[in-house]
Amino acid sequence: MGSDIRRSMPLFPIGTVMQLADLTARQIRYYEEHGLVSPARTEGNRRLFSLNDIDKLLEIKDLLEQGVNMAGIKRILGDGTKDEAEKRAKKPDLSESDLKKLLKQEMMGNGKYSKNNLRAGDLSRFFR
DNA sequence: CTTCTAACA
DNA sequence: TGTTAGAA
Repeated sequence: MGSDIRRSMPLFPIGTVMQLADLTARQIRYYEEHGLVSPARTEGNRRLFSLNDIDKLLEIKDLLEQGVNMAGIKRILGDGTKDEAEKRAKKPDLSESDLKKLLKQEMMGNGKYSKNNLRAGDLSRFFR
């Protein structure tokens, strides 16, 4: 598990997470309030999410789409922290290779005159 | 301009 | 949950 530090390395601001996980800032902050995710804080008190957090957010979104409420999500994610049994029903989400591919697309100016997703500053944290 | 907190709709 | 206010 040496690459675990990469997954727990805080790197994205909430705006990036919103786009990647397809959630609103309100939702993301709300889930944090409920202890579902634990983003780090930057000097200016801004949240920095790790790949692990995004992964969890993606699970939450999945559960939400399945009609699960906060109580249910807390139960599943809260109780299944070390229990893979409950999590086995989840769909595959962002793997490190998927992320790498996705990130490369973003930084290459994916598509047209992209308004854009990621700023250079976000990605620079990957290559430190 | 982006994000933060808190509070109201 | 959306959305707003004002601040950083």
